[in-house]
Amino acid sequence: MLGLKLKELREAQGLVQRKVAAELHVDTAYVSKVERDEKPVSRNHLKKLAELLSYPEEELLTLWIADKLYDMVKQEAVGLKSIEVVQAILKMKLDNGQSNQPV
Amino acid sequence: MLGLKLKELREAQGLVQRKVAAELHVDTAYVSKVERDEKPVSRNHLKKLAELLSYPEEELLTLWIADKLYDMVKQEAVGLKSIEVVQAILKMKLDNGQSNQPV
DNA sequence: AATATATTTGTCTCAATTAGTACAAGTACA
DNA sequence: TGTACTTGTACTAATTGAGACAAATATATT
Repeated sequence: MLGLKLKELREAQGLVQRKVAAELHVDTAYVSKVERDEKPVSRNHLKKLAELLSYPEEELLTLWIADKLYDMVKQEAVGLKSIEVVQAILKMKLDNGQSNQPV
Repeated sequence: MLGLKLKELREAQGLVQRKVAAELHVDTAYVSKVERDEKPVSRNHLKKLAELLSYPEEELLTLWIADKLYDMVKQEAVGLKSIEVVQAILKMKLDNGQSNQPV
């Protein structure tokens, strides 16, 4: 899903893959794969992409992480349940803010 | 969190780590680390543990995955947001059941 | 206190997987 | 034909997994 977003953003800016590739110092094949979620984006590149595409890095990062999470659960029957467990924990942490008991 | 659960279950059965270790053909140090979430449990072991501890494998698996997800997200500011993105996707998939458009 | 049993900690190793590319060759389309 | 994009394959480096082993600590038991 990050890949698709990157592609949309790139096209919205009227850029061609070759341009993006040049900015990142990689070849266009790599960019192509990234846009099709065939290869992960390195976090370092994420920063440059945010700049180049004038889009908040934080939002790209959200998708970047979401991709990884999704990869992990997509073929799992109990994936959604696991997600909910984690969500509950994170929300708890959010409340208790300061305290830090291990989960 | 899986580790803690395993420990509770083991103790509930009145078993000692040495016993569990023997069943899995590993040493007790390894079991200790697993129970303290210092080492991941292999999925293969999960099956045996479910049997040995008389606990549904599916529930252990849910925690197993949740652990991995949590590891991925715990130090990320946007973790919760990412989780929610994935959750939304999974729920969508659940509805559309059959259809299979890429995300 | 002394000993035994259970658990934890530290460090190491080997194998397997994933990340991060490159390159060459293919397809699509203008 | 060019230009853009995709696909397939390959390679190295870094990370993670799955343990072993030895030594340290706790916790009972005598």
